[in-house]
Order: sequence, then structure tokens, then C-alpha cells
Amino acid sequence: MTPPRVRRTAEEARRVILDAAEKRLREGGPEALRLQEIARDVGVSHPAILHHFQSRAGLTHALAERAMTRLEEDLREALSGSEGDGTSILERVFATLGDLGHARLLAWRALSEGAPSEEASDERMLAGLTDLVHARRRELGSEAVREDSEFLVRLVAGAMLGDAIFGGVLNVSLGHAVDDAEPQRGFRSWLARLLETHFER
Amino acid sequence: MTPPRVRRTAEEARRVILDAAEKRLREGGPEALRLQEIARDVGVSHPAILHHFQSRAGLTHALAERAMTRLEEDLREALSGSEGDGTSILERVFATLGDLGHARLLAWRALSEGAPSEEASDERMLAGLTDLVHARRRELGSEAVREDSEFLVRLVAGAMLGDAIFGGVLNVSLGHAVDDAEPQRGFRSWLARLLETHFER
DNA sequence: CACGATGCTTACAAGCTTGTCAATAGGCTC
DNA sequence: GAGCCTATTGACAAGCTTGTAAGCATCGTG
Repeated sequence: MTPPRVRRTAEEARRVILDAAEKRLREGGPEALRLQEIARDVGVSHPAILHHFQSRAGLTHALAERAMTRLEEDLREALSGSEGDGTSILERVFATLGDLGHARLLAWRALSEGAPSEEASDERMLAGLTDLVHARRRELGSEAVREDSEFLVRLVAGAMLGDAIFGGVLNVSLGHAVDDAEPQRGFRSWLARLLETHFER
Repeated sequence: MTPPRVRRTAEEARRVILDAAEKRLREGGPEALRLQEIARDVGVSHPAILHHFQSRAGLTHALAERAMTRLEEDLREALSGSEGDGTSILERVFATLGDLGHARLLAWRALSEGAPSEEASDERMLAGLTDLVHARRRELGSEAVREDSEFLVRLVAGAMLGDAIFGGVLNVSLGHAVDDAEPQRGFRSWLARLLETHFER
């Protein structure tokens, strides 16, 4: 009756476990990260998780690590995509940063680990990105100083992450339905236009 | 030997308990909301908390409720303050929204409660605020439609809350020290200028 | 095909969490 | 001062959580 025991490679096992943990975190909030539940989702016993991650803290750490890495990859892809106009790049970046999964994961991370460690994987993650943005602006004839581009990145990152997390609350407190996606869409294009204006200065 | 039992009014007791819970939440992250610890901080036994809030859920609910109420009060105050120039109002709003306490509390709330209920205290909270902003813009001769003002509010709220939470991570990933407050300050004035430009259009 | 490595399981432990209940004791009113 | 209301406590319960230990089972390799 006991279902056949599956044996994965260590790497594969870590992956499915992290997937399950991530899902819990997205759907259930920060308190929903229980070894037993994650184990049940994956279909293994909870000590198996401890076997792969040493401790619960090890798991959360790996989770945060992977979230940052993936965000960076996605962002890099969004930026390096088609050499099309700035707007479409911007939209792709918006979509990446505004992805609820990314945002919730990052927020959980920021809220959980007291102070973000400087040695973490996020070190200078956006710095290279800022370089890209800045270079492109200069290409377009802008005379903006680098600090300005940095603020631009900061604004986009903050606004998108913020909107992803607080979008529902903002909707309600602005008088819309919680899950009305329209204001968010409109907001993004509005911001895109606003930035374009600034971008080309 | 046992310290004398203090007896507070129900209201007062609820207040100090919420204060302690809030402190835990700010300092320890989302997982640090334990009845026993909060009770210890306050100097009471944990059933006292249950007595006042029925259940742990009751406590968290009250906490979220109070956070929103307070944010609204603070925002209203920031907006209705001196009738000075737009900038200084903006700075006050920035400071209110960017307050780490508010932001962390709101983020915890957004992350925890699955979907924000539409009947919650935040209903249309920012709508009145948007009205204020919009009215002022029209006064200044702007021809902006109301939707534009709404997006403006959304941007400021999202960006400030986002920056409050992710400021540390952003700092690091942009190549600064985690707790370097300078970039954040600079960012706020930069944003203020950017918005002013848009504001007066 | 034997054997070693290791992914995985079952059983168990220690501790902590929320919640209940009856009893205690401040503070207020009559 | 007597008596009531209720804030508060101590003891206890039931359940759940992370973590440990030892053995089982499945794979690759010689």
C-alpha cells in the first residue's frame, strides 16, 4: 500500500522541495513555511528535507538565494531581449519585477532576515543593470549623471515591487475591487510614459 | 516575591499589548509574533492577551486594523499640515509612508491575510486623499484627469512603501552599504522634483 | 553481482504554541 | 466596608514543530 519510494538526485530533490516551499510562501504567506507541509506537498517525509538542507534555516536561506538569482536572470533577460524601443524593455522589466511571486518572495526575505547581509547574492545585482540603463540613456543623447539613472532604477524597482505587494490594498483604498487588474495595467503604462519623458531628458 | 499584579483598564491593556506586538513585528519579522513573548514583554501572562483579543487571530486582526488607522491619520495630518508649498507636503507624505514601521506592518498584513478584505478599514482610505491631491492640481491650473492623480498617488504610495521595505536590498544591489541612508534621502528629493514637474503639468 | 554511497523513511524526543478553566485579586459603587 | 465586576494568573491540555538516530532501499560502479 505504501506508494513506491522515489529516489531523486540530490539536485532534483532540492529543486522540487524549493518549488514546494516557494508555492507555500506565495500562497499562504510568511507563516506557512512548515517542514511537514512542504514535505507532504512534495510527497516525501520531512526529515528528507532536513537531509538536503540541514535545517529549516538552511531551507529558507536557499529559498531566498534562489529567488534573488532567478530575479536577476529574469531581469537580465528582460533587459537584453530584443533591441527594440525603450518602452517594450520597460514593460518587460515591469512584468518581471511586478510578478507577484518575485515580489512576495523578496518581501518575505526583506522582512524575515533582520538586515540583509552584504555578502548575499544580491550584492551589486542591480548595479550592472543600472550601468546598462545609464549607458543607453547616454547613447540617446541624455546628459544625465549616473546618480540620476540609479534613482530611476530605484524608482522602478521600488514602485513595481511595492505595487505588486500592495496592489490589492491600494485598489481597495482607492475605491476599486481588490482584484481588479485594470488599475495596475493602467498604472504601468502611465508610469512607462512618465519615465520615457524623463528618460529622454 | 511575585511582583504585584497590575490591573489596567481593558482599553489600556489592549493598547500596551498591541504596542508590544507591533514592536516584535517590526524588529523580529513576521515569525516573531508569539503570545508568550508578547506577554513577557508587557509583563503579563499570555492568557491575559487571549482574554483581551479572544485568539491569536484576533490579536493580529486588531494589529492590522490599528496600523491602517494610524497610517491614515498620519497621512491626513501630513496632507492637511501647513498650507505651504507642494514640496513640503510631499516630503511629509514621503516620511509617513516611508516610515519603516508603517511599511513593515503593512507588508506583513498584505503578505499574511490572503486577500485583503474589501470590508477592511482601508476601504477607500486613499480615495479621499486622491481627491485632495487632484483638487489641488486643478487649482494650480492643471488639466489632468482624475485618473492621472490616482496614478500619482499609486506611484508615491508604492514607491515609498517599496523603498522602505526593499531599501536595504536595493542599497546592497546598487553597490552601497546596507544601512546607508544617503541614497534613500537623495532618492526622495529626486522623486519629489520629478513629481513636481509632472504635478504642474 | 556484490558493495558502497546516499536518498529516504519510520520512530521518537524535546520544546514550544495556542487555547481552556477555575481561582485570585484589584477597583468601583452602594 | 460589603459586594460585584472583570482583569489577571497558574496549571494544564492537545497538538504541532524542528530536529535526531538508525535502518532500509535504490542507484552507480568495480
